[in-house]
This record gives sequence, C-alpha cells and structure tokens, in this order.
Amino acid sequence: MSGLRLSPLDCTCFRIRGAARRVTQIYSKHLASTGLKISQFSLLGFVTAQGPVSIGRLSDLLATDRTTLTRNLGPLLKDGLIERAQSGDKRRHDLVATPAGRALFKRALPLWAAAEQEVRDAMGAKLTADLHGAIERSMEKLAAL
Amino acid sequence: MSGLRLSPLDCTCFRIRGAARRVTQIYSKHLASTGLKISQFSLLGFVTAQGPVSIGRLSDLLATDRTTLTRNLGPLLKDGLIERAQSGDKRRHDLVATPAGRALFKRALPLWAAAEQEVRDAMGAKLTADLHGAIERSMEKLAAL
DNA sequence: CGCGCTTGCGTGCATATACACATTTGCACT
DNA sequence: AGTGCAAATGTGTATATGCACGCAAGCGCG
Repeated sequence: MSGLRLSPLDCTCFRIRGAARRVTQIYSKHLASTGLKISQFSLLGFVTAQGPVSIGRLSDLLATDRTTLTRNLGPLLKDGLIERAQSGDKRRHDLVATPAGRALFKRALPLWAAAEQEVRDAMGAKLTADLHGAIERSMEKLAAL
Repeated sequence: MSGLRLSPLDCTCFRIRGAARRVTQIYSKHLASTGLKISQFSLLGFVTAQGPVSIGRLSDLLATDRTTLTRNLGPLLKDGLIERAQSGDKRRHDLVATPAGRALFKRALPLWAAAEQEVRDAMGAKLTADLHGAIERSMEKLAAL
C-alpha cells in the first residue's frame, strides 16, 4: 500500500464532508415546512420507534457523540416533541416522544420520503446502491480505528 | 423508479452525515497537535495554494456556504495564519496566507497525509476508489438539484 | 455502613454550518 | 452627477458537533 503521492485535494474527509453538506441541504429544503432539521427528524424518529430510550443508548444508535445529542435534544424538548421520563435508575433519563412529537414525525415522514426519493432518482438505482454500499463498508472498516 | 418502501433507517442523509462525523474524528486526531481542525486545514491549504483569493471564490472552490466561510476564517485570521489584503475592488477582500500560515500548513501536511493514509489503508485500495468514485458521481448528479 | 470505582449525564468552550437580512461598493444608463 | 440594480461581504440567529471537565447516582467490597 501507500507510495502514491496524495494531494489535499484528494482528502477523503474533505470530500465526504462536502457531500454531507450538499445532501443535508436537499433534505432541509423538503423538511423546512415541518420546522424539523434532518438531524431532528432522525432523532425524533428513533425516539418514536425505540420507545423509552436513554441518551447513551441513543448515542450508540445514531453514532453521535452523547453530548451532541444532549444539545440536539434541546429544541425538541423545548417544543414538547420529546419528554424526559424518570426511570428506576435516577441517573438515566428515559426519552419518549409526546403525542405532538409522534404526530409531527408522522407528518414529516412523507416529506422525508420525497427528499430521499429525489436524491435516489437523481443518482439512479445503481449509484445509490454503490454509494450506500461504499459508505457502509467504509464504516465497518473504520470502526476499528 | 420508486415503489420500494423506504425506512428512515435507509436515509442517505443520515448515513453520509454519520460517515462524515466518523472520518472527521480520525483526521482530527492526527491534526490535533497543530491546533488546526480539518476544515481549517483545507481552508488554509486552498488559500496557500490559490494565492490571493476572495471569499466568494473560496466558497465555490470549497463548496461551502459563503457565510460559513466568513466564520471559519475567523480563527485563522485571529491566529495570524491568513490575512486580508485590500484589492482594487473595495468590496472584495483578497485572502492570503501569512508566512506563519504557510509554515503551519507545511508542518500539518505530513500529519494530514498520515491520516489520509490510515483511512485508505483501513479501507483498502478498492473500497477507497469505490467510495471516492461514488461520492464524486453523486455530487455531479446532485449538483443539478 | 462507608470507601472507591464505574456509569450516565450535563456544561463550558470552541468550531462548523447556513438562512435571512443589512451594508457597502461598483457599474450601467440616463 | 444621479439613480438604480448587481455584486461581495458581514451579522443575527439557530442548530450541529465534540472534547475536557464536573456531578450525582449506582455498585462492589471490607
């Protein structure tokens, strides 16, 4: 391996971050009318689906830093979309979606689907599969580091 | 196209953002001793390479929102790594790397290369090519939207 | 019981990201 | 010169991200 001269223009990090920005922009456009950002949509979706769940577990599911999740939860708590319930272990905060939260997620779902479809239609089935496959395999390989 | 039922778990945006977070983490580790974040490394590199360049042009090159760039420039200006020079057009601010900025970039370059190499070694040549190819083609397709 | 280690979380700080809006300058046309 | 539009940039506000640090609650053991 190695040997090839690498230019910062070939930076994998730079490229993937750029792609993330671009894709985020597209989803944001579709979700704008719900007031939800794409991260909030994912977060709300996981809480809705996973039932009572702790922050720590959520950070595993979402592959997001725990403290980042704490902040991201803020707006959703403030808007009454998610609530903190007391669990047996007083350290833990069981998160549950409120009726309003579930309703909003349900309303946002087709908008997300439209965004996802727009992206997939633009890329085509093969490229979509290639991209998803490459990302998934990369994450597996990079998990060890 | 379309027809397949999509679950939020298959969200392209969610996946690519997660990948970006993970990859960012790896590069950050390598660049930590320089005090540069990966975005700052890219930014400083572009300014160093492109000579005097305006914010607007940089935002095109980096595919980053112009106003984001304005903020990201802040720390680099504060640390004297990049300077604003007056150009003929007083609206524009020509950005140039200072000697300190160029020196730091030169010092950071091998550390970035080590990060890039670590990622590529972990993924292997084929997956690296697949990932880069998929991202590049995706960006082309999504540019139109 | 009480000591110490572990676990689960929040906070302070700094950066990254981008939309809407305001400001300044340049330029063309009258 | 004057007016009006376009171009280049900064700011207000809000979210996203994560490291270092601190705190409180559980847990094991003498």
